[in-house]
Amino acid sequence: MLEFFLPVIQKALYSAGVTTDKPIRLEQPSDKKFGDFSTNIALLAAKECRRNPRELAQEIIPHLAFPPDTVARIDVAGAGFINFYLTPLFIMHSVEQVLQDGDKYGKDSIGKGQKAIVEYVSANPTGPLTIGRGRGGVLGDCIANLFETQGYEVTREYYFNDAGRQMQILGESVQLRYLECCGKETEFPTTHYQGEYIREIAEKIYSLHGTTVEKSNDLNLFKKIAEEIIFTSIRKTLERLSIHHDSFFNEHTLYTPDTQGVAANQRVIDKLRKKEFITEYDGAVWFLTTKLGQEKDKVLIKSSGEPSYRLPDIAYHITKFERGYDIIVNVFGADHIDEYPDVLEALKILGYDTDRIKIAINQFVTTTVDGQTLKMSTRKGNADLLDDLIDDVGADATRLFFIMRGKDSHLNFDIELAKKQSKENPVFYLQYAHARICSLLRMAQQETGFNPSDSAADYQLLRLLNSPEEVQLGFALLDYPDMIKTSLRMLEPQKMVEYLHSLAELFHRFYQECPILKAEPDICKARLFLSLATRQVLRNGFRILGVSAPESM
RNA sequence: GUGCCCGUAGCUCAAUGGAUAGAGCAUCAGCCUUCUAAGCUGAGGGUUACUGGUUCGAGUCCAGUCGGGCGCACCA
Repeated sequence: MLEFFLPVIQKALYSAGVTTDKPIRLEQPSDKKFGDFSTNIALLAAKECRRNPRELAQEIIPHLAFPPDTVARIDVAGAGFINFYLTPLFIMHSVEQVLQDGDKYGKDSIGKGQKAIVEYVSANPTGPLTIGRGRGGVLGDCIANLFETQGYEVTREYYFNDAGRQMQILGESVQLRYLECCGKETEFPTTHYQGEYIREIAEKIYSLHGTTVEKSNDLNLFKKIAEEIIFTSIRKTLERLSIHHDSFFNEHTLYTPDTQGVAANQRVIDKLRKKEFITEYDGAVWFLTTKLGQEKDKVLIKSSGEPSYRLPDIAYHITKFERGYDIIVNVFGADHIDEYPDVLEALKILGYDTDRIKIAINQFVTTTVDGQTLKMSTRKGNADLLDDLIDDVGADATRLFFIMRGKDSHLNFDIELAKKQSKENPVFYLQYAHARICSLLRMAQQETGFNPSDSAADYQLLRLLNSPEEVQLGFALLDYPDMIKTSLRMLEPQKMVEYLHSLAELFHRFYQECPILKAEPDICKARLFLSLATRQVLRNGFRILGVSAPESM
C-alpha cells in the first residue's frame, strides 16, 4: 500500500506548494474510525511553513489525486492528521492479486543485484547447542528468509574456530575422561568442560581404541574426534530446526598466509599501524582504542604471540567486504555485546563503510516450568540443551516461541505452554487457522466441485463481498507486503508473528460470521477465494518463520 | 564501579515521536440440531517503576533515581 499512497501524497504536496524535508510516513491508526491509513505530514510540514496544521491539511486534500473508486473518503482529524478510507471494492479487488501471485505474493525485487550475508549461530564446537544459541539461530534464519523475499542474494554463514584455547581445554577434558575409562585416577579441573557429553565422547574413543592411546600425549587425537562428534551433533540439532548454512568460515584461514605470503590477521595489524592505531607494550600488540576515547587499549596479539579473538574478528569482517557483500548482518547474543564496537571502529579506521553492517542482538532466554524459572548455567553440565527443548515441545513451537517476542526482550520460554495443544498456545492458534481453511476447501471440493486451480476467471466475484468481517480480512491480506518490509527493516521477525496472529484472528471471525458453503453460489465462491487468499498469506508467512503449515489437525 | 538491554493490565508481551496505551492467557458472562468450539462475542482490569526536561504532541527522545538481566580477560 506504500507504493499506492506515497506517490500521490508526494504529488499533492508539490502541487499544493508545500515543501518539507521530512519523510512522508504512512501509518495505520490504532482505531479504524481514524481511517485505514493516515499521514501526519501536515503536522510535520506546518512547522516549517509556519502554518496551522489543520488548515494546511485542508489545503493538501484537494490535490490528492487517487484513481477512481479506490479511496472513499479523506478527512482531517485531530491535530492535523490526514486520514484515508479505502473503498471495500478497492480492497476486495486487490485481494485478487494475492491469488494471482500465490507463493510470490509479498515478494519484491528491491534487493535484486545486492548481496547480503547473514552470520548466525557461529558456536565453536566445544559442546552441544544451548537454548540461548537456538534463539539467535532462529532469529538469523528468519532474517535471512526476509532478505530473500526482497530479492537479495543471501549467504548464510557460520563462523567458527577449531583452534585456540577453548578447543585445547576441550581436548584435555576428553583425554582426562578417557583416562578415567581406562581405570586411571585423574583430577578433573573445574576450569574444564563438565558436561556429560565429554564422558560420552571419551567412552566412544575407548570403545574404538581401547587402552591403546592411553599413553598417547597427542592431544590432537582427542581434540579432533571431539570436534567431529560435536560439530556433527550441532548440525544435526540445527537441521531439526530447518536451519541451514551455505558457508562455514573457519577462523583459522585468517592465520594462514595468502598467495603473497601474508596472513589476513597480519594485514590488519599492518594497516592499523599505518594509521597509527597500533602500539606495543607488556609484550603484546595493542589496538589504541584509548585514542578513540575508550578507557583501555585492546589486545590484538597476546604476549604469547597468538592473536586474541578481536584481531581475526576484524580480519573476518574485512573478508565480508572483500567478498562483495552490500549488506552484512551479524546476529549474536547479548553476551557478545562488547565485542562489536571495537570491530566497527577498526573497520571505520581502515576506510570501510560500516553503515552496511547491521547488528541484531538477542537477549537471553530463561525457561520456566510450572512457573518456576530454570536458570541457565553455562557449561556446567546442567546447561539447557536445545535438543532437549526440541524433544520436549517440537520444532514448530521452538521456532515460534523464540521469535514471538522482540529480540530485545528477555525471553521467557514457558515450556508447559509450548507443549499445550490448545488455544493458549499461539503455535496452535496460527496453525489451526491454516488447517481450518484446508478442511474448508476439501469440503468445498467435495460438495460443490470447487477447484482452486481452475477458477481464476471468477476472481472478480470477490468484489461482491462487503461485510465488515470480509473487508477487514481482505485489508489485512493487503498489508502483508508492507509487513515483510517492516519486519526486515527492523530485523524483527516478531512483527511477522504478530501480524499472522491478527490475520488468523480475522479469519476466525470471518469464518464465524459468514457462512461459506451454505451461501448462494456466487457468494460462496467469493468467500472461498477469500479463504484461499488467507491460506496463501498464512503459508507465505509461515515459510518465512520456518513453521509448518499443517493441512489438518 | 562501568557498558549494553529491560521495567507497560494478575501473568506473558505489543505499541516506525502521534489521536481514548493494545493483544493473548487468566477471571466473569454468553454462542455448537449449522463449513474443525484447537473457534467466536462481550465485560472487568493501567498514575506505562519514579523525578525532572525537550515539543504542537512522550510508554517512546534526554538527564537523574530505583529495581532486574547480560557483559566488563593477553577466553571466544
